[in-house]
Amino acid sequence: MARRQPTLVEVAQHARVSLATASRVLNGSNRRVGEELRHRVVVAATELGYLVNASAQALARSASPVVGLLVHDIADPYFSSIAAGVSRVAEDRGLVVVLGVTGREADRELSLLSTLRAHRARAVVLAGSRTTESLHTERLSTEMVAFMEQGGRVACISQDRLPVHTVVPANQDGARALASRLAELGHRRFGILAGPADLVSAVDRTAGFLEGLASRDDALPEPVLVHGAFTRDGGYQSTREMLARDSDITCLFAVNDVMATGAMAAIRDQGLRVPADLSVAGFDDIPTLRDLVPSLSTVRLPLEQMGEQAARLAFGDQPIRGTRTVRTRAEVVLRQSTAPPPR
Amino acid sequence: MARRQPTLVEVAQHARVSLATASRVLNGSNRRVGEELRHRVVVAATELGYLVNASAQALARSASPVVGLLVHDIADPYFSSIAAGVSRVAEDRGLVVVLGVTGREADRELSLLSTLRAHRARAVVLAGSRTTESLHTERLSTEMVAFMEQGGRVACISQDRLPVHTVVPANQDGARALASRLAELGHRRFGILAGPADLVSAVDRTAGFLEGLASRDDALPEPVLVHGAFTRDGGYQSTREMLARDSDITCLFAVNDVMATGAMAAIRDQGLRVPADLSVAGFDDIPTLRDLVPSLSTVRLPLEQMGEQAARLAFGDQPIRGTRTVRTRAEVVLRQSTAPPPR
DNA sequence: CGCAGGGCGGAAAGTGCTTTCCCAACCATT
DNA sequence: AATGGTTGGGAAAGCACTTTCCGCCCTGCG
Repeated sequence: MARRQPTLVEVAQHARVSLATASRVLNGSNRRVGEELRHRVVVAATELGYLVNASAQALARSASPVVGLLVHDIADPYFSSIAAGVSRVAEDRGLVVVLGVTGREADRELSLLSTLRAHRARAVVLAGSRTTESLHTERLSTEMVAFMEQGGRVACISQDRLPVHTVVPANQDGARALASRLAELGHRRFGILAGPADLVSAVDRTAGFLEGLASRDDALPEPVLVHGAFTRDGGYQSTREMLARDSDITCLFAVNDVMATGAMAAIRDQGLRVPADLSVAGFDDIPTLRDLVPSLSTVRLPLEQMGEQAARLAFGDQPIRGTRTVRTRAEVVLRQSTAPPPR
Repeated sequence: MARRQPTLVEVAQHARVSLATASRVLNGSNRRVGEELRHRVVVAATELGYLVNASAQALARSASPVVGLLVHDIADPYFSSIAAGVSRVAEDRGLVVVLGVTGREADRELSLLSTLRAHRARAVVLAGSRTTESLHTERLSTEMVAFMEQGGRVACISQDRLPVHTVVPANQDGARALASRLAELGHRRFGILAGPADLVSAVDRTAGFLEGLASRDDALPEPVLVHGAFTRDGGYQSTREMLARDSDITCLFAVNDVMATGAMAAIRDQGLRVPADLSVAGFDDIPTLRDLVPSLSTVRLPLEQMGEQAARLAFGDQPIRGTRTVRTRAEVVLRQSTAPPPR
């Protein structure tokens, strides 16, 4: 069953040339090979069905075409959009993408990074912010430094207080702008589905939103914060909790669209209407969620582009000096899920 | 910057043992090593920060931990759900997942497969059905046979008339069951957003739906078919076309949920209501789309599980004799987007 | 006509690991 | 005490490539 693949030696013998010549013809080199021999080699390779052994090549060249992409959850549309961007850039450059799914577990993240390091991966893109938990950040930092010392390049998506190239969405600014726009609509009492208390982007978005409210001339009442999982169900739960706790709220801000989706479901299940009884806004502008009804007001992040940018930072032809931070614009998109408050 | 990684020889020297012993301690072997030496090696490795070179290991063992996952579009929730399943199984087994995005291009698919072959990948999962175009199927078949002859294992998701293990969703049965249920609701004139005319699963679902209608005692009028892209926008376009062409339709079946989403948008944009004026049903039951309003009637496919099953077929510990076909159940889920026809 | 230099082919030395094979040492039998 | 079997360490032969270095031949120039 498992037939041996022909090797380069065999091709060379078949073509009656040296190993060196065969290598130069088939796998590229800056040295030219005469027409006659070149042709013989190509023919021999085709006849034998030769295909280079990538491991051997990587070893001999001491350079591998592998790059890594680490995401928390590939089924989450946020990450899969980013993955699409990263993968496009990688494939354009003939790189091989290794996908790692961390499940938001610090240990898995470290072990995946170490696997990538064992493969002498060229670069790695880490998507999704990590928690503020410092022990982990430190271990991650160590592992990343090791990776970079071995010549690997790293880019992160989402701020991480890590010493690497980063593509940061304007979490804070976006949330601030959103807050202003919602306040302009007339809302005064806000609820915030703040997500996990230790997740950097959730924290930033919450902070930005609070800032946006605080920066107004009129003093608004303190918003109600509920923490919960960064998922659809987390949004659902948090919303139930929020509604049980305080019913004066007229506008709910969920720190991401997926949570906002859960929120809308929870609100409906309570017999309330969006936006008539309660406005809802999210963050991210996930493409798949653009057809919700009522359509979700949110802050648009160019997810695929962010993936591409991170990829270029990490895979770019010439290494970038220092650590670059690319900030992506975040644009408020008000749709049907937000309206002036009732009454 | 790019510091050389310590090699196993260096570790062995540092621990004053032979290369063989170091290898046995650090990278596993069925031979035991005495406590004393074992300890010396471990200490030396930690001190030097040794990390095995995966390429060298793969070369020496002539076995690589790499498996491939080929999808058409990773941003599509259908594929990202499958990817989550595949990736979970792979990581459980310590395999490294290489993600390839084909963009539905035959050539990319072949070249990705060949890259995987060059890496001597253990196995590959091909997700998403290909077109019925025979030339490509043939070339793909050749490449896959080559892959299998070199000891690689293959599993497909979605029927492909290819000689490999396959996880097939009950496209035809599911669509047939859906058709019956919709007809029972009282619908008589159906429109079908049939997707690309040459895409196997689209064709199967359309065929199943037609069968379901034809199998009834009462003779229903011929459904209206519109072909178009397998995407949200494809669904939107096709629906506009359909509505322009025939306005007697009371129920629209889109061959996947993403198209159904576009359909609902198009219907709304025409000033019609779902399901009051027109019922809509999809296929797949994409998790992210479960919160649409009105909630979408569809046929549920256990996507993550399908990914896991395919992965087990492909990565399973003992090779499977013959080619196994696992059929997954497809369950009709009627929600709010379908109702008895108006009048 | 002599010689420098460019072009091109090949021998061979890596690249970092696994694994076979050999051997020494040690234990338990007869 | 001789024998046989087991255990664990090491030397060295792969694994499939790349690339350096050497040398040949041919060309062109003085």
